[in-house]
Amino acid sequence: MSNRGRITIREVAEKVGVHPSTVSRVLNPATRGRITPEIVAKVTDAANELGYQPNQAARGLRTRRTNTIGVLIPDITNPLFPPIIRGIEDGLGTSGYTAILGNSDNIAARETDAVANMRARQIDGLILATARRDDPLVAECLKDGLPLVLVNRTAEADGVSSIVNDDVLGISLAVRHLNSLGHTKLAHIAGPRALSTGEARRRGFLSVMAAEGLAADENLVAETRAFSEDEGLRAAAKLISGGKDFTAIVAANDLLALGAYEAIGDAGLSCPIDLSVTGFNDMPFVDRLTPPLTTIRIPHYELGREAARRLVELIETPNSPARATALRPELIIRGSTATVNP
Amino acid sequence: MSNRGRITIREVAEKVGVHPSTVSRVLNPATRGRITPEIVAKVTDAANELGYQPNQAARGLRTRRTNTIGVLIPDITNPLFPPIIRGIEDGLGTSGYTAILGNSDNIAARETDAVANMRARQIDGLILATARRDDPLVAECLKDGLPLVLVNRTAEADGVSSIVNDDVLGISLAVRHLNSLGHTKLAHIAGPRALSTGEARRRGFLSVMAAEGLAADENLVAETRAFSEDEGLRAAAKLISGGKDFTAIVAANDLLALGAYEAIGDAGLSCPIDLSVTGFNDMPFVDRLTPPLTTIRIPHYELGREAARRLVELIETPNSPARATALRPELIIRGSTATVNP
DNA sequence: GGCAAATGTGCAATCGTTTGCACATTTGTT
DNA sequence: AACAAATGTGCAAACGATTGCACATTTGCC
Repeated sequence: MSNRGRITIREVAEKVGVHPSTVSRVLNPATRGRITPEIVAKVTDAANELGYQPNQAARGLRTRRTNTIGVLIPDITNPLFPPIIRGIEDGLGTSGYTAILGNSDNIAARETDAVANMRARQIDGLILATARRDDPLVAECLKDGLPLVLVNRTAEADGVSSIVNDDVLGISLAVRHLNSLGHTKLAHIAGPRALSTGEARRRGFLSVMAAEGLAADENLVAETRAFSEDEGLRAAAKLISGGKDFTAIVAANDLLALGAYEAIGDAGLSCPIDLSVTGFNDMPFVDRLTPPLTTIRIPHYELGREAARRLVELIETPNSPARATALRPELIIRGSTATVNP
Repeated sequence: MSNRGRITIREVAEKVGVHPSTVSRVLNPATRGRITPEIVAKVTDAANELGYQPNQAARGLRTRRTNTIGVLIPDITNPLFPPIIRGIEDGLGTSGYTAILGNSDNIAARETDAVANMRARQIDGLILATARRDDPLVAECLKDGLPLVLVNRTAEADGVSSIVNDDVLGISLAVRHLNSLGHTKLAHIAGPRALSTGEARRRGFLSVMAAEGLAADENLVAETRAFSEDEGLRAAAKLISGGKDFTAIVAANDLLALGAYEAIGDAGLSCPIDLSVTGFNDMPFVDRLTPPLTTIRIPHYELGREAARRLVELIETPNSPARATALRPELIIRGSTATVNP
């Protein structure tokens, strides 16, 4: 009658006429084999009939496991993250784990708070999508032995597991695509260097240019402080007014590319006639823009799914080694890139 | 040493030289007043020093409260939902509650499963964004006295709290806007009637047309089975080939409007020259379409925030009455509507 | 100064499960 | 047939916090 009418293991035991511990063993697949099949049948029947649901709080108290994991992201309204979240949920699948979600808005103090709160809830593991390259929070979790997987962004810490996109490959797809269209003078709108994505794409750009035998002019790399449309506009405007010659822009992110669109229009130019542009992410609806954006599709859903699987592995097999995984992105050719205008 | 090195109330008590129950009372704001200020100070100091964090599982077991709520939505990758989720999180704010999230993909069996799972985790309340007008799950939660708030969609059940958009007002904004542009013959692409949003917008369309003195032709209401682009395309194509005369389409949702865009193009017509179109939702990026979509902006974030506040109220003041709240949407005029073409 | 009331703290039971241990009972071995 | 091993189930003690009750001690009052 207590517990909002919920059935306890004791009531199931009474109904069958066995001891509560027997019911517990029947309901736990690992110990079920130790009980007589006949009793197993009676207990499972009774449990179903009464609608028994184990109380996770009690179980968690006893086992020190809550079957709950924490997921911390910058902001769910950024279209990058919903597919990751969804992938995490699906990757958790039937493992019995449930996720609690937190948004940090990229504010360090909110990250710390959110993780403290999650840890007070005894989460069994944590997925962080907020990592900076040098992140004290990552170091702390690692030190405390909390199973941890970084997703989307990674950090420069020893022994951390991560699932990220292969940014160098992505940039190389963009550069080689533009090169195949005759572009040889490329500019790059780089993301924040404190984030692994910004840094990796920036370095990838320079190294791939060199590998392709193209002149990689550091003056044609424009820095930004955030992956935002405003910053993209600012950076692209600076490139255009800089006087340096280039025929295409490789943006480190779709939003930066959108800003570039605007700067191109502001300068009285046209994409792709005067300047080709590539993005990075393949956000929803960028296929609907004018022109539709050529971009690098990151497998966000798969990133999330793999992160969840990896975390479950980390939780359930204590000494599994940390691994850094990079998933392969894909070039999506649309209307924002065209053969170079002679 | 146990509990992954986490400090228990007992250790704090020992350090100060008081009984664990005293520590508990100090740490609970409601009972703190019963303890001598001097001891309060010593205990709080010791707790901070040791980095004490209460074990939520133990607390939840004893108090039957987990400070956790469930949130069930159809699909996080639908851009409608992230702002709602974010609003819920922010609405929970400092109340101490945390949300666990589930996706149902609009599949009834997955809804049932997810809610069962959440209830096994002893959630204190539930926010449902998945409600159908006649929803057994809603009835069940109500019957069991589980604090429940419906958001976005509502259900036809007595005594259920809900926070939804004022759909009739939204439709009326669209219809009156079109009418002011000279349109008198309007078609409606309606959403699924099993959903409160589909039904309310459909009914709103018919009643507002009548109220404006316009002929509301039932043949100019096209039904759909889902709020999807495909269904919008199908419905709009049918309207266009139906031979009935109309100059504007009021779509029950932005995705349906996108489908209409496609059907209009397929028919060799142009929006807004030949046909004006209005959407509903103001999804991200519909301002970037060609033409930019005139639509009704739903305050999704506020919907979520109010739902969370309402739920906390329901949980914490047991006999608070159920209320159905409708928030006011806003007309966003863009390029998909123009004066009627004579 | 003596008694009643108020105040502050400790005691111990409790929440619902899990699990090491003990004890019957059955099975196998010689 | 006697004893050892294997098997299946019950017992009871945890897990860590909360809270009704009881008991000291202090305070207030006449």
